[in-house]
Amino acid sequence: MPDAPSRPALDAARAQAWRRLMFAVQGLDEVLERQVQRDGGMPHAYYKVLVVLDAAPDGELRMSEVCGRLHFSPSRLSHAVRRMEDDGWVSRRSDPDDGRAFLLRLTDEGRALVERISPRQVAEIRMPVMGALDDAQVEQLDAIAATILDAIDGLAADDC
Amino acid sequence: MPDAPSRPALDAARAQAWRRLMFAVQGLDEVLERQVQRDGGMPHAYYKVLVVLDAAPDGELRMSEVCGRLHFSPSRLSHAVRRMEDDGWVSRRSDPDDGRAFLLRLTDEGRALVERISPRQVAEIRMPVMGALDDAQVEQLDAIAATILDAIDGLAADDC
DNA sequence: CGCCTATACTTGAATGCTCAAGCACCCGAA
DNA sequence: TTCGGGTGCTTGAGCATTCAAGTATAGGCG
Repeated sequence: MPDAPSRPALDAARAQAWRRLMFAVQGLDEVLERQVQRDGGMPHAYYKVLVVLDAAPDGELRMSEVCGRLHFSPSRLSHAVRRMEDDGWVSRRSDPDDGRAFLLRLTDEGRALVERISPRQVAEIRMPVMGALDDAQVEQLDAIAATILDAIDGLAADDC
Repeated sequence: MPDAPSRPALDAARAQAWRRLMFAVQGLDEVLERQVQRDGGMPHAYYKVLVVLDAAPDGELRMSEVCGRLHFSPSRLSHAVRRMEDDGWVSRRSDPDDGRAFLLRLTDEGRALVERISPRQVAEIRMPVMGALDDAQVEQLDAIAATILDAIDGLAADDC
């Protein structure tokens, strides 16, 4: 090995791309947060819960299942569900097969809310953003994001 | 049936890439948050303030300047600075040229903290992530992120 | 059966962020 | 010069998230 730098460094191209990626990440977060707050009066994180419920085949999911899909802590979801139940977007019943678990389901109002927010999100954010990329870039992005995801959960494994 | 959908939709490739991008974004956030919390005992957002101060040529920046660079609200920064001043990472003096403004500066401890956190972030996150991409992908990512950023602040302009 | 650990979720306190007000200062125009 | 609007920052209240406990059920193993 030629030399072992005491601190590993990124080459210029990678440093540059990382910086831009960070900006893009922050920008996307901001814009999504704002849209959901404006159209739904709730944080983006809450909307994600509604979306996974909407996508569930039986229309019902265990809380722990939702936690897993969204990388939420049980506590976070618990607080969120209390709020969303109060607001009437979600209902909760205890799982007949497991006394510890609860099943979440969208109320009719909840489903209506998703159907109000979702198309706007597509029209105002996803379309403009993804539409700005050409077909080749879309493929590239897909591959890059997949690679990043692999690298990341490699990291998560290292922590333990 | 080839009808004109009343709601604009994304083609499958773009929908797929968007989904993966969202996952990657969330994953990156989580991993950065965890690292800074672990190594610095503070939220990643606070660390960003330290970083921009560290990078400032004179070692000093106006709060409004920091707000601008990080897209922070004045309120958010104000709360953050109070905490970081209490913790001894940052000092604040009023701008001699403008009685309304304050100048922020890293304390020696603050600088030391950045120098403790930063190389770990490179070693544990940026290197593994960016290193997983080949040179072509790095260029592609840079271009894609730039395009996304353009699309996003096109959106911000629309809002007003 | 009776324990023992693991799993599913809840709760309350502490922290960070947002939002709406408010204060202090700058600056241009009358 | 003083008035008025704009800028820079602070404050306090309310919401979201985290963290550390705590409760309750499930499921295995003696």
